[in-house]
Amino acid sequence: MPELPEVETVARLVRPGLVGRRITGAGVAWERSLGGMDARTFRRRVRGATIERVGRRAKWIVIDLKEGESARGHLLCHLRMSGRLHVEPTGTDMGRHERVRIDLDDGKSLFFLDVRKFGRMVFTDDAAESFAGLGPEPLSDEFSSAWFRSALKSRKRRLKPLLLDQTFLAGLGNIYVDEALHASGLHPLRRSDRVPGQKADQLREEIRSVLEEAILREGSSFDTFYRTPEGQPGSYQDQFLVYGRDGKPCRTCGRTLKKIVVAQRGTHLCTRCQPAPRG
DNA sequence: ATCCTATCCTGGCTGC
DNA sequence: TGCAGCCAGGATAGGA
Repeated sequence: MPELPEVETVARLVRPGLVGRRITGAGVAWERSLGGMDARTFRRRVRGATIERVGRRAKWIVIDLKEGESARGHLLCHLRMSGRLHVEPTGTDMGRHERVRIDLDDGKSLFFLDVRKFGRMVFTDDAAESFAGLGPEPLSDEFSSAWFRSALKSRKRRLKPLLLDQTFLAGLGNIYVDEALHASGLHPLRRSDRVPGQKADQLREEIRSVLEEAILREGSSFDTFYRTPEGQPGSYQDQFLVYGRDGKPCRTCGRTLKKIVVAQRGTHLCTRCQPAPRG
């Protein structure tokens, strides 16, 4: 499912086709994808704007709009589980999962496709307000050793749900949390305040290296959902140590990997490399 | 403060 | 072959 590396990949690949283009119109096939705004208002707000920048914040793709020299709001796109972005010639039949279409002045359109309809393409005037509750970016300087040590200490939550919490740290999802916890030898049920400082440092480093490596490999694809805007699968799934490998041998110690449920999420681990907390 | 459950959705899978 | 039922998954709301 799209997490930080997949979203970063999508942002990078759609960027060249979007930056500098003027929006000539928009089509809305599924209004709830707009996150509460009606289709008429949405079209009015984006039409005529020029795309100034395409970036990412957490799992959001951020498209900054301007008109002349003044800001003209932002398009925020969240792929959730099954969302995709494609830039194709206007008029291309993208099938029945097309939800929102943004028409550009070069004869192409940005298509937002989403099988499960959980994703969003939202217009906002104030991006800062929209992102106010998010935790730090794991690949930024803000995610420092000192910050992470003290942030873990100040909570009494189990590691897995804490790392999935976007208000704590923004961008991780089920896959990369399982991978990072395994790589650092930490059980998903360990309480955050009981993780020693050195172990916290190790977890921080593994979170970063897992994400960086996944970005290099354009994310992970193991079902039909995640594809790059060019229609290609990522390749980080070949590097998985635990995710989706339950029943197979641990690549480190050989023990059969397990799958348990933590915080209503399928959770993959090695019970030898990641010893269970007491109690 | 933290946890748990339901909700949003569809397609793919299982079992009969 | 058809069909019912279940499941995954990110985020959030509301209740315990």
